[in-house]
Amino acid sequence: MNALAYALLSMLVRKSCTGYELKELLEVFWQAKHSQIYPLLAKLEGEGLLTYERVEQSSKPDKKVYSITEKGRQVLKDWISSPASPPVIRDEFLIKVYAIWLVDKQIAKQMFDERKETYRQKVLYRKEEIKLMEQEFGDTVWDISSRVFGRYLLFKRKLQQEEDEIVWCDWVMTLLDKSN
Amino acid sequence: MNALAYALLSMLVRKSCTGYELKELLEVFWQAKHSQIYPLLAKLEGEGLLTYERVEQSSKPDKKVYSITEKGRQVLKDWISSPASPPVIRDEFLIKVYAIWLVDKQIAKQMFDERKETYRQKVLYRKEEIKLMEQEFGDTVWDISSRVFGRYLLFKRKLQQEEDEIVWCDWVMTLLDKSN
DNA sequence: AGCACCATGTAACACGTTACATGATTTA
DNA sequence: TAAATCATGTAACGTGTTACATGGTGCT
Repeated sequence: MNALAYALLSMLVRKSCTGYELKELLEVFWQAKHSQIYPLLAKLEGEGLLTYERVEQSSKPDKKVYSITEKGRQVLKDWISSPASPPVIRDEFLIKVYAIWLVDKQIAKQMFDERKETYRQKVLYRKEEIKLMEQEFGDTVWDISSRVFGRYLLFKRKLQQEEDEIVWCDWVMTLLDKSN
Repeated sequence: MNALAYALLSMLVRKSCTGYELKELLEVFWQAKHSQIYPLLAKLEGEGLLTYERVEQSSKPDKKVYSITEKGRQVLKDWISSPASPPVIRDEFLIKVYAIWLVDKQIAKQMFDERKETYRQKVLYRKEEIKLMEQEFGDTVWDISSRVFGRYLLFKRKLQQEEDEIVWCDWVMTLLDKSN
């Protein structure tokens, strides 16, 4: 049982999904390619933590809809309150920042400007997602025992992070301007 | 040439280091084990991006002090202004948050409380690091062409992130208290 | 006509972690 | 005397990415 396995369980305990859907839903907190997801779903099914139902579709390929079992739910629940291993952040941009003194000021500026723009886009998109969630689920997003609660907390955290990145970029850019 | 290779170059362009030192210095922006670092240093040396000098020490084991070559410096510089691949964040805690609606409110509270404490410690440590840097290098930390500039920007960003995590934890804990 | 989306899977490879291996000095 | 620090390396294994493979529908 690795972290990705628990990530899948934590998605499926909310609602049954296909591997394809899981890949998209996972994006917020645990990016994985389908080549990693499909075999793992099969493995978890083999261990009795998941079951699946084959659903035939017209004008679309067949799909496997996975659901969590009682055993899977229990395994997940037990894991939640165990200590989490420390987060891993790998951001190439930060390597570049570290060595930024090597490049011209205008290149540095451009780098931070592009970074800011990327995060501005992310913020716009994230705000939209949160708005939709609030519209769809109303006050239940604040309800601890509601299935959307965790997702809501996460989206809020992501938004905060993305906005924070912009603040940092702005701060660095004022520094770059000062010493002109 | 992978990201870790550039991370090593970006450290060595500031000053010559041993593999052992690199491992510690890298911690801020690219965590890696020594088992990954040592072979890679050897490989980069073989490619002419680094050179090393064996230094004998009394009362300590011998060490290899690596330095960047002109070629290595050029390779790094060219890479810096190329587009960075998107950051990868893997945080088990976020998986647990996603499924937090499964556990009792008090367990949830405890989880966020511990998380907050972890980050409170990190903030203290980080502030100390920044203070030391400002004391050691003075105004040069603001100077774009100074070798500490990138490191300073990074430490400031890390501090911001860690403080932000605490803000989020506090927000979530007020939510948990409200619906008592 | 070509691309994007839906949908699932395997194989090869790259990257990262844990364990094995060694060994002196300093600190608690 | 036990643990931490300095110091380097390899081997085995686990995780993650890229590429290979297939195929229909809908949009531009």
